Amino acid sequence: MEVASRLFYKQGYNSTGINQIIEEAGIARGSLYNHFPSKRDLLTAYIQAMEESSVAEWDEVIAGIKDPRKKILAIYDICIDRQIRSDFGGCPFIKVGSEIPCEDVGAFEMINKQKNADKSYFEKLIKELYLTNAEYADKELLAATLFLLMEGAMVTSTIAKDLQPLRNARKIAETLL
Amino acid sequence: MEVASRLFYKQGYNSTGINQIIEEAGIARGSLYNHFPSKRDLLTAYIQAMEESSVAEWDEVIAGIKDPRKKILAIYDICIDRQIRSDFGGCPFIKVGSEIPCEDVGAFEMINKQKNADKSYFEKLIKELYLTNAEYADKELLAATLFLLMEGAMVTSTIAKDLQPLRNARKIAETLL
DNA sequence: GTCTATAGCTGGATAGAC
DNA sequence: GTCTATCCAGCTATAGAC
Repeated sequence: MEVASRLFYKQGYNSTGINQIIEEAGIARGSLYNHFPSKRDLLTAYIQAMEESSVAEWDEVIAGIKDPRKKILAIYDICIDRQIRSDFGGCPFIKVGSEIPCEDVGAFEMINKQKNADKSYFEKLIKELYLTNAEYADKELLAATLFLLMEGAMVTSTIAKDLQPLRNARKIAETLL
Repeated sequence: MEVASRLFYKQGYNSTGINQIIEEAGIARGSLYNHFPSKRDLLTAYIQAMEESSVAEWDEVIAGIKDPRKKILAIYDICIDRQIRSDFGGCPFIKVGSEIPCEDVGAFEMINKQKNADKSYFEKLIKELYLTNAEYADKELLAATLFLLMEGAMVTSTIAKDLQPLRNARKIAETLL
């Protein structure tokens, strides 16, 4: 049941109880524990589902754009749109990473994997952009910049409940590209 | 008692119980509730204490440096040092912001105030740097860039348990200045 | 496989002795 | 003001009927 996802994202993992999940999902306690042996397994499923839907959304939007430069800026637009849709809920992975105990190595690895994938996504688009322009040496640093700006803008936007940080990041990206 | 601060930072606010706090602090339940009527009040005190110690550390380090450019880079060095000291604990304000319910407007305002102060700190240093150079128009956007890079690098470093994102951010800042 | 009932514990908070 | 004892609600998880 992925009503859990909604609650984990909105309220946080620790603040969401099994009771609430089964109640809102309209199922029984035992049924849930049959599919997910523990709450922790629900978290794993949640993170994986978010990973897949996130990259799927990026791919989908990118597919309709030809100019690599516009592709990169479209990523920023997606994030702006997500913040609006989620009422400034922020990045689900950063949220989870902030509340799980650091002993939970497995969860951190999943999150880290996802963030590395995002960064690689930027690298891929940067390479596409500078395919013909070999003189631009430090493509990786540029991708890292775009990624860090994005992450910083997301957390800042979430705390301030304001889109301006993301718009700023987009503007900066525009001048960098 | 600010043994609570240590636990809030290390384990998270939600994951830290009153029981553990009084136990590790070696005091009784009632004593704590005399000074702090609720756990929430402990959180307020925690955030304020972190705010003060953070800005104090910045001021202290900055005071020993003359070149404005080096001052800004020193801020990045402080953050690198903090990540080492805290074993990649990350920014306490972002952590708290990720786990408290969004209804807690008071907490969000405190955190937001602190983040705005950080951003203003960058703006102040930028103005100092470009005092004689009036032609550099968009000082605020540059400060915003430095701030967003810092925030992004902090969260990324925390998730990856790696200093490289912060070192990258510092390198980027060097080229921007 | 899905249900109810309940175990076993820990959370935050209060009452009242001293 | 500091202590101990205790309340009650909530948590995760299990047992066992159907």
